[in-house]
Amino acid sequence: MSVMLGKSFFNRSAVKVAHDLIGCVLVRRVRGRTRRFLITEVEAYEGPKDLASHASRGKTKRNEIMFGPAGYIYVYFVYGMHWMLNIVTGKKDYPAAVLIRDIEGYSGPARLTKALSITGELNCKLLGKKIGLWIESGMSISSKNILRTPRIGVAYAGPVWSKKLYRFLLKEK
DNA sequence: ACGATGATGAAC
DNA sequence: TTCATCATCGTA
Repeated sequence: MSVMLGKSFFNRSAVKVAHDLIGCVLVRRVRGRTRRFLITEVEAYEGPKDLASHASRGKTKRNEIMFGPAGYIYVYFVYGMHWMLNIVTGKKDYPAAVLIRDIEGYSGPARLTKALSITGELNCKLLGKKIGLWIESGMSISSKNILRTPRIGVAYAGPVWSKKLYRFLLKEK
């Protein structure tokens, strides 16, 4: 029984949402075709103090959606070629989001967005059927089958924030 | 190990 | 207006 996840799910700390997203299903509908993917890896970007987060230096044009209400999409462009998919979490004015890093069958946040035709057009949109991108509950995963590690590619965030165990991934069998 | 490739934000 | 940097990936 899958249920579309709504605001109540995402309106919590990014760390909790990230943990709970493991095992959920990312759904993409384009040109009349619906595909479903198991979410296997995510990262939390938690609050204004998180030096790894785009929001750590205050609100800008790019990151302002992170300060918005939960359930909105933050898509941004990096390295001159890659799109990254994030879901905004927590209450309005508290900047936080979860980066979807991997889904079953793919590897890496940029390959994921490429495979699902996710680009900047979806930035600042609300998750849902209207835009053809939403998330459904999946199998419940026990915490002991979820691995926690530091986040990837955030060495610039300093000794404290680069080491936070904000990356969650489904343990291999 | 490194280059691709362009937006972003901070400095000047 | 310039410049270093970047929540990455493919090739070597």
